[in-house]
Amino acid sequence: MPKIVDHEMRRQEVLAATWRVIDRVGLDEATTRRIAHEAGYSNGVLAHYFADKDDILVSALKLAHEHVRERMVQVTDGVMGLAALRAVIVEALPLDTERLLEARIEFSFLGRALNAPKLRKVHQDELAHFRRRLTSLVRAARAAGEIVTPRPDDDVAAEVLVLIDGLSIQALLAPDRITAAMQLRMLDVLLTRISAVVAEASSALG
Amino acid sequence: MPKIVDHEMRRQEVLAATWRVIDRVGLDEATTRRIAHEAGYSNGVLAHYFADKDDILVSALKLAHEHVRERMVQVTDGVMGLAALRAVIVEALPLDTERLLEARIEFSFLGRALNAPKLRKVHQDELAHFRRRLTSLVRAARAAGEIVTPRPDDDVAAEVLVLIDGLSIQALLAPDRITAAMQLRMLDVLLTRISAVVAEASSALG
Amino acid sequence: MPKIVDHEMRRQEVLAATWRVIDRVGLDEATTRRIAHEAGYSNGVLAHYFADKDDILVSALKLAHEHVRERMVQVTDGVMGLAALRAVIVEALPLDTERLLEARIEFSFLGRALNAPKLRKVHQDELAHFRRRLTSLVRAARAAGEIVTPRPDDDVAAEVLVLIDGLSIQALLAPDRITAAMQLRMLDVLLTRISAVVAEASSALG
Amino acid sequence: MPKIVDHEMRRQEVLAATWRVIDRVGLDEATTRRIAHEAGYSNGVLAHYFADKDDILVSALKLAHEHVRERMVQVTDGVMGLAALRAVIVEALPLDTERLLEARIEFSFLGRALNAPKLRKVHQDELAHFRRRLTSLVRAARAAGEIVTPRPDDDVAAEVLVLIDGLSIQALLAPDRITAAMQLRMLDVLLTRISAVVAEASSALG
DNA sequence: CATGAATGAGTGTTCATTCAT
DNA sequence: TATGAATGAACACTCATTCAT
Repeated sequence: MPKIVDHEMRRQEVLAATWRVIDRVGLDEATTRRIAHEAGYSNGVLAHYFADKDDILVSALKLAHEHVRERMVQVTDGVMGLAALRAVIVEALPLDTERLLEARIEFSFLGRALNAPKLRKVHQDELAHFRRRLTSLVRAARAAGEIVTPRPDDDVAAEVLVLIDGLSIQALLAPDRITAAMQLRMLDVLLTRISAVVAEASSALG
Repeated sequence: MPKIVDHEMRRQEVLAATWRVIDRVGLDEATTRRIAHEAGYSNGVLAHYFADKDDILVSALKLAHEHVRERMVQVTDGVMGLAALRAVIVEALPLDTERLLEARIEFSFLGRALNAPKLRKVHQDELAHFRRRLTSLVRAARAAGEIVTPRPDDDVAAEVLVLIDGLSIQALLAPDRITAAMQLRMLDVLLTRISAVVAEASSALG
Repeated sequence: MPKIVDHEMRRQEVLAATWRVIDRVGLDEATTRRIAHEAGYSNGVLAHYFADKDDILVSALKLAHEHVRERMVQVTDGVMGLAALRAVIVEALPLDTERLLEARIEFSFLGRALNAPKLRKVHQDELAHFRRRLTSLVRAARAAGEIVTPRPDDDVAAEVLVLIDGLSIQALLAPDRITAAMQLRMLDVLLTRISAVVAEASSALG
Repeated sequence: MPKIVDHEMRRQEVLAATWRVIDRVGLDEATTRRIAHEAGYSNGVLAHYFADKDDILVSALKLAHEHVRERMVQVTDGVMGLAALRAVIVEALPLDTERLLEARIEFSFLGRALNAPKLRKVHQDELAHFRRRLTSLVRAARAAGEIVTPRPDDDVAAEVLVLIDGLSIQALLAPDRITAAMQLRMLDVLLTRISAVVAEASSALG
């Protein structure tokens, strides 16, 4: 009997190596050779587990998304309403080194995705999924009476997305200024605003 | 010194071509040959005006920044206080196709900048400069009594930066959702909040 | 020695698979992996039965030759003289799909054989063997009074070889024009010429 | 002013190098690197003159065909009838080292062409062109009363093609046996047969 | 100054081969 | 014996860069 390897496990190994390489040298220098060696294999091994480099990169990006999704599912277990919404957002913010790495990966891919249909679709699909999740959480919180803003749930979700992406970029470029504390402060400004009757009343726009 | 003028003009031509190429095919496919031909020259001409490809890219990015800066100077001519702050922010938002192009360029570079010291420095320098400008505008508006939030001017500037970057990314990925109108709405939510006593009072955080 | 039988049988299986692969995708795309999978085995199995890829190819070519030889032995059983000569030639002509396949295999190898000593030797050995067989058949037909041409038996054999190869190539490139009927017609032109006194007399050359 | 090279000339240089490489090591070992170095250039130079390797190979094959065509035009200048037909055929036979090289090239490509549509088309187009030329020459010779065979001009052309290909292959595999003299002898057997009334009469088939 | 020919390192990918299981 | 994982050299091709003209 030959040595049987768990294909999925090997893929994960390679994708983890891909992350490390992108983190260390950037997406443009992430050659298949480097990825293979980072994973501890020769360059030829990649062909067993991935169709081509594109497959590796797309898979690596999707894996990042899956990690975030899983964490979001975990942190909302048993939590409801505004607290669940907040917990989900917190998981998407670059509050610690692990999540900062995810943000690095994400934004390394973003520039390339702007002109690469496949990658772009991955980004957009994830964005759509995340927006639906947020909208659903907003709706639930509103049903529980914790959100009172007159603005549509959709718009609130959009505001959240803008906050997350904005904070991620700023944290990547100016980590000293955009601390975890400041990120949470801005998040809570947003949450307070949509949940407070008085605040909303005064910020209503024509 | 007519030679110098020509020289600088030629650089501008090449950089404009660089923009068009990046917009059309993306930063990864922006080869020196393509840039040269897009500019209407042979590939060899680049060596006369730029040290190397990196020089071209860095210069192109800086040029984008200069364009934005110039527009900001223009729109604040004769305008003061909160109106000046708003005018500057508006120039940084991807409200029309021209500014969306700038955002495309900017974020095409961002991913690469994460692991390219030179580009990273350009981004950070521009960010620092923009933050100073914003902080200064906030301070002026506060002096004029138009901003009353107790939060530090710095933090307000940070919030603005987060809004701009967040909106830019969302507009690039979901242009149908993040319309110009919605961007302005979110901007005004922010401005109203920092300028309204009542709103601030209720959104104050521990 | 049942093991030996199995061993030989397995080789035959692989070689048959090799034929099918060459027929389907050509010699250049005939990878060891494809051959192994076509044979229903994993790629590693080949090492048990063949020294290397070259061994597989050489063996496949030899097998093709053996097939033809066997058919020639069969069709000449109980046949003599000119009829035997004709029967042998007929077996070498691409008159039906099976023999066309053999011609495909043969000429797929030929181009490579021109610069591959091992393959070249296989081709030349087979050619020499076939020429001896033809010469022998010509001699026998002459002894039986069925061949009267004054030209040496060797030359007649050479003419036959030229006809067979020429027809094979033309049939491969222009199957619509070089039908089985036309091949037989050309064959019989040749046979009539070498067997007819009058024809020879008039075609004698200075 | 830059160094201006004659593109067509450079292409010819590279194609000549391609021939030499194929002649020396065979089509399978004819790598782009080897071809470039044989031509006296670095590997990268090929990109200036050829789209890809396929372009090089197809061009090399076509060049071989052009050479033969040109020679055929030259040798038929001022020659008519059967003599013109014979002269054209002579140019297609591997009578000397130069023409043997052409035959090597031709048959190196043939095996690959069997499963490579592009190359196959080149072969077939050339074959069709050559057949038309031969048919036309046969018709002219017949009009001049030099060909009297009752067989259609088409069939005669086909016979010629079979002879040429058959002789080429045999000359490549057994150069010692298929001498130039023997080739010419076989050619003249064919020509005598189609031009001689008596011979035809006796070789007529049911 | 401008050209474009030429370079050669580097890329993703393929594949015959080896070998532990 | 049979597997298929792993190797690493080789491939065609790309591209920033150099440089003679």
